Amino acid sequence: MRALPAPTSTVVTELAELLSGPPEQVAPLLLGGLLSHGGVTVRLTEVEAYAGPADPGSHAYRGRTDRNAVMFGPAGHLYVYFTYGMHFCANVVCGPEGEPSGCLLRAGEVVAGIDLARERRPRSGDRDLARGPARLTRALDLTREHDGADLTRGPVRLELGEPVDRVSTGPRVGLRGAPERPWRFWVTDDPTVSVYRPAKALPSGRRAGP
DNA sequence: ATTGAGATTTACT
DNA sequence: GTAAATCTCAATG
Repeated sequence: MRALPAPTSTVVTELAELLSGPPEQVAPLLLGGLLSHGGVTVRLTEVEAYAGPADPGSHAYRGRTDRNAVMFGPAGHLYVYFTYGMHFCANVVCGPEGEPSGCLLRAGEVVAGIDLARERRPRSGDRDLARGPARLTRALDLTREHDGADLTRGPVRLELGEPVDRVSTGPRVGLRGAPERPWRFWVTDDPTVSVYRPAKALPSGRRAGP
């Protein structure tokens, strides 16, 4: 890959400024945005906000660790973590520096490099190539190597797009302990939005409640 | 369409 | 040890 020309300062300033707001305000701005890496570009269709040290659903809730250190840094960088023993998930760090917030990138539509994305995910139909947080990182070839990447300088690039027409919100996916906040945001009626089941009930014998 | 098991790191009780 | 910001495969309605 060739070196890209330095981004113009207006673009960089604008992006950093937009991302330094609270994550639940940044999240809808990310919808329709373009994320590029490894020859593939994805148009973001679904994100989730995780807010600062006060959010029990956030990886930053219990303080800084080796894994989540990037969330404590400046906005506009990528936080990539490894989970369930096999998957990577990516967040855009947002909020003011020192306040660990981020937006989990849950799904997108591949708009460039679709052949590469198909090679990385041979069993997926095109709609499913980046439909889900771990699928999205696989399609874009993002790993812990890219943890901390500056989104204004590549190799991982983010460009905000036109605001999308309709945005829907709902509870976040996969959390069990956290109070529900309607901090999942997606492009209304977009077919590439993930449709994952909610978090499983407790282990056999017990039930989560009525 | 929906269900359940399995894969196996990181962080915490 | 257990649960987690998950996904794939196989079996089933």
